[in-house]
Amino acid sequence: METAVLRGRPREFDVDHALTAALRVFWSKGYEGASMTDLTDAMGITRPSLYAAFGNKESLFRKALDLYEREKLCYMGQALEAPTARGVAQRLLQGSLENQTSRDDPRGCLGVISSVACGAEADCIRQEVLERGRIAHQALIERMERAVAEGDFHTPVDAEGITKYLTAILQGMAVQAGAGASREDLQRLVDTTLAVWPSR
Amino acid sequence: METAVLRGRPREFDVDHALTAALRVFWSKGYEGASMTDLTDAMGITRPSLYAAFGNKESLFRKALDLYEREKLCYMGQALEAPTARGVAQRLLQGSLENQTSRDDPRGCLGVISSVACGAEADCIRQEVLERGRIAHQALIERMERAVAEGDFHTPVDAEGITKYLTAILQGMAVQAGAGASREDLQRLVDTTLAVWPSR
DNA sequence: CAGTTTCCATATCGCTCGGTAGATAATTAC
DNA sequence: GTAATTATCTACCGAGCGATATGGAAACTG
Repeated sequence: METAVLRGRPREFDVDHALTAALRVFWSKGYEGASMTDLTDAMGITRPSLYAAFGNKESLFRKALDLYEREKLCYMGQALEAPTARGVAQRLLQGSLENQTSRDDPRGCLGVISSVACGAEADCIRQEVLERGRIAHQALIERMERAVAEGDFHTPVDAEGITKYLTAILQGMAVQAGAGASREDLQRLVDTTLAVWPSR
Repeated sequence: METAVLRGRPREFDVDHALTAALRVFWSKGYEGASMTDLTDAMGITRPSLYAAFGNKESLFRKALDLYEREKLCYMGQALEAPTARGVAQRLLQGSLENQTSRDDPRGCLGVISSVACGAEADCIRQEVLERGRIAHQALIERMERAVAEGDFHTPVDAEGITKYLTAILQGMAVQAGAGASREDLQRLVDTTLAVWPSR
């Protein structure tokens, strides 16, 4: 659906590069905490350029969220392909740890930040983030149902319970990362979780 | 340090009642999400009355935080007195669940909301909340050290690791409660955590 | 009573917010 | 060449933010 030939004055900045910069701002400060001035400064463009290219703040955030899922959360899909429930948990925990302690990225999880730190004004943003979380949650439930059926667990657990449990640990890890926990701290959390994990 | 004799016109509203109302606003919307208009509306007082009685927004928040710890987090101290590590975890999880699903209170944990949802402008608020969290965390570590020494754990874990682990689950529970999880959902999370808990 | 102190209400301050108007610059279409 | 189209710039809008100045009313002391 792209126009075959571009007319008019060409854009002077790279849209993908600018969106990456915007994602970092949202990731650091949350949706409401990120002001348009913060965003334009980081993106290196002026305010009207931003509106022309991305619509408005909400639309920009959604595009940044897409980028975040595409670039930063791809490990989740791979994690579900692990052969055992323990493997799934291990990949999710380790991937989340890598993601949240990468040297160049902000700490914490954009999804957790955006769902917790959203005022009433931006409730549709919050709902959007929660909905995306529900989709991932559902996929994890289904993977755990398979693990239960395959007899992975040596402790009696139900798929929904173990999914909420693992999700809670991942969310708690994001909270601790955002609070400034070191990589060693989070690695200890991962190790402990795997030490008590009730399946092969 | 109270003035022995009150002179001048007495205050027409109840400070504790107003502070309780303010706490509910901060609990629902976070520090920055709560506007002075939100606060004065909920407290039933005018803006100058608020400033005269509580100083400024930051000071009001600290007083609300004190009230929150005193009224809502007292179960934590009691939890540490349980005879076994499992008892500590059980009381913390169940107390947190009750706290976050009470019919009349907002969902989620004020501490988590305030530490995650704080922009750069209110960083001293964030630091204050994190510091209070560190104090509680340290107390839990010491309790777990005792449990390790007393041989509570049948899986090899270290006190700091199991503390970060349990804290993460409590934080994750707060995130899920804030996201709208039902009491039954959270109860399942608690039950699963206790089902895999590695100690007596 | 007078005098003092404090509270409350209105109206406003300076500032930042998200978003935009209008003029100018750079490119393509003809 | 000229017209059309699009991006960019400066400057600005109305609204909401936290916080306050001011003035009058109310309740205390002596």
